[in-house]
Amino acid sequence: MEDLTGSCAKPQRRSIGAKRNPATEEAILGAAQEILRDKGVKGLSMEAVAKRARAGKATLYKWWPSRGALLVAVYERAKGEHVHEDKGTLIATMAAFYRYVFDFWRTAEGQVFALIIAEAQSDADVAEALERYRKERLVALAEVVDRSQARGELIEGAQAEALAETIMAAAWMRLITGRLDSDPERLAHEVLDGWMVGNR
Amino acid sequence: MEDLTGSCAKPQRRSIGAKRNPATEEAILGAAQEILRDKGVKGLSMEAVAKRARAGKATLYKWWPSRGALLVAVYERAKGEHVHEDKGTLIATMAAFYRYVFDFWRTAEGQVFALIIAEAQSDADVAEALERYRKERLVALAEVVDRSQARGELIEGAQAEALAETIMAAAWMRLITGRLDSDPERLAHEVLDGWMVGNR
Amino acid sequence: MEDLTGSCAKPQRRSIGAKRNPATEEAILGAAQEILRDKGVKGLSMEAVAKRARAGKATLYKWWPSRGALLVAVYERAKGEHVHEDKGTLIATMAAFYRYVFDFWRTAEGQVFALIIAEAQSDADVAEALERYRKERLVALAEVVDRSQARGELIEGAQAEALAETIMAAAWMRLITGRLDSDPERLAHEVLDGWMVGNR
Amino acid sequence: MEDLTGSCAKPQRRSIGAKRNPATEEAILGAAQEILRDKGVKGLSMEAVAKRARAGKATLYKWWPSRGALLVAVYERAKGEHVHEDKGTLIATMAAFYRYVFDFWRTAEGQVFALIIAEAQSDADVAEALERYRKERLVALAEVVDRSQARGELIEGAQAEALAETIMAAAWMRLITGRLDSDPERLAHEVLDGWMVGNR
DNA sequence: GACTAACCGAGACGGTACGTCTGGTCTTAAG
DNA sequence: CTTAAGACCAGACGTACCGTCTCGGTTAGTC
Repeated sequence: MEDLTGSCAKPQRRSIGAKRNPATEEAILGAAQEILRDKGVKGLSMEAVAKRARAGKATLYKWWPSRGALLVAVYERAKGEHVHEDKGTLIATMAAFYRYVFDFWRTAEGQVFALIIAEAQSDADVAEALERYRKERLVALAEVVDRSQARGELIEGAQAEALAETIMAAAWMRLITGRLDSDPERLAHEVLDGWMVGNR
Repeated sequence: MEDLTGSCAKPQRRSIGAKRNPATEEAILGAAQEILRDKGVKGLSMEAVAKRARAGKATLYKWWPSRGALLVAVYERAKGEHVHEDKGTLIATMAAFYRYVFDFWRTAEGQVFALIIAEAQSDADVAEALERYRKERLVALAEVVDRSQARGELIEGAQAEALAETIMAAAWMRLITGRLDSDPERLAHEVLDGWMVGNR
Repeated sequence: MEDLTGSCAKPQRRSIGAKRNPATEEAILGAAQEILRDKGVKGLSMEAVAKRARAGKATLYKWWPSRGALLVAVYERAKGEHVHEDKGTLIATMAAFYRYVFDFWRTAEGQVFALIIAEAQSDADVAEALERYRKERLVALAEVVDRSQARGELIEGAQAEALAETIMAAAWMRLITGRLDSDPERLAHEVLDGWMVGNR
Repeated sequence: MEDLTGSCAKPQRRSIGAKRNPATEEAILGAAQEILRDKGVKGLSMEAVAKRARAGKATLYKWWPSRGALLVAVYERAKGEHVHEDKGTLIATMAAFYRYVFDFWRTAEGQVFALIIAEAQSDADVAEALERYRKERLVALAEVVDRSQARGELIEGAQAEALAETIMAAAWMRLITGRLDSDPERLAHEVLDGWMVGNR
């Protein structure tokens, strides 16, 4: 038994005048997500997305001028805004963070992030979007580190932003080398122990 | 008289019997490198390499079954084996390391490494090769950290291999986010200061 | 401030109420003619005409339901009503006729006629319009032949309408095979000599 | 009832080395002919032909660089080489000729010729091919006229080639204006009577 | 010395996806 | 109801690579 048209009935969308139709955007991103789940990231071509969304290819290229741009949009739609829940200590908070992102990156939607990093290496627009995203997340991470520093957990020389980037780099490293099964708790220790007060 | 096909005269190579012709390998990798320099990484297709090397496509696929495999070969050929020169302190040694790799990654050949990381996200063979390479470099880095630890530079809780991976992650992070102009010295401090004895 | 879209300022046209706006028709046909002159017949798409005329595509399709219909309209607007000036003999009159149409068909507007013939091969509406036009011109031509026959120039068996069609066919043949540089005088002789009294 | 794959099983064709595979050419032209019969000339897109022939689009474009080129090939394959059978008089011979071509032009393959004329109006290559074809047929026709002239059927001033072109023009005129139901006999008379000895 | 096996250049082949273009239909907002 | 504007679906266009295949020719080793 086979479903040639996709996962659900696709009512025809029409123009709603000389302005962007949100239903179209929704249908396209939805179709992209479905393809991700069904065929994996290799099947995610502009062609396939257009076909499944019953959208014209020109419409796709109008709003997302490249595969990279579409990837970014799909990722932004899928990722929940992770709020760093304070677990009392920085180590515990970061361990929870690692656990959360590793789990997410393992999902079909999360795998898109690795793709975005890949695409960024040869597509300047994606690189820019990725850099914007990195900075945004860096700020959120640095705040957590800041709070920890205020609590007196960290040694004197620690700089919140630099430390945040080190934390982030460790996670991204695991992602791009396919080691998302690393132990989050242990990783948090390996990255942070040196900076905690009380380790001499 | 002029040579339209490349940078140098390409004498026809023939079979040298029932064994691999080293001249062919040389010609192919050389052609790949030339294309990298001339057209950049986007122009590095199997098709283009075969044409430039005056090699049959089947020959390429015989020895390097995918674009990724070829990329890896090109990278391995181009990279010098970096020996970590001991600068007296770990910080200084690592600063020199960062400076070296950042400089290399900015060259045409070095850019291939970013490509390999990209390719690894969707090509299992490349991922495996990358992982092998990572481990190999990790060992070399860990040795340097070990020596530093033996000298008593590091605090008690430091684990050489874990620290080495953190050091490496920081570098790769700068690569994939296009920030190879970061200051190596400062980066070394940001990554290592917490682990050095004497910072409380 | 400059006008990127065409050769002259295009004041915005608005609806003039519940009736056809002649300014719009004028603007559209004018734009089509401009495109013909600037880009040639290949550039004459509905899209391009709408853009240049600053008209909505819906407006175009409302009044000219297909590319063919627009072509016909453009041609009808451009062609002058050729009046067959009597040169004394049928041969001379027809030579003048050939000269006139060959000259016209060579102009940008005249080239549209070849396009119409082309379009007629696959668009029934255009075919019909072309047939209407052919009959209309045939009548005009037949009249000239009739007058010649009345003067006693033609042999007994000549039928005005049939001869007119032969005359016309010779012209169209030169058009569709791209030989508008044929000598009109000579062509008139080649087509008509057999039918003239005094050639035995 | 519907046939999704075409009219017959299509065995996969492979390369036969670094040279053109005649089976591929055959399959492509055959597919084109099938489409003509099934969908008519409007359905004859490069895309459709490639799909039906199970051929890559690149293969099509390699050997027939444009739709026009393919049309010409299909026509040349379909048309039998018409031999002008001598019916005793030129009128009768030409009447038979008209009957033959009108009948052929009405078939699915014959309709291609009208398409070629259409395409020639905007594709220089097709125009050239068409002109070549016209000249070739003109020679054949002129020979018939020549023989008639040798028999003394024609008046003194008749030029074989010019008359042949008039004969041809009359036929093409009926084709492009969609009047292939014209009476061949009558047409032959209308075109030729003036040139026959004995009509004064 | 003939034979075989693998190598090599060449390039045709079936495919997939690309990014662009045009054709026609539709809706909106303004008049 | 008309108009300008332009979003939208649809699908053909011609191009670029992919990875597979066959060919014809070469060379080195085996019988």
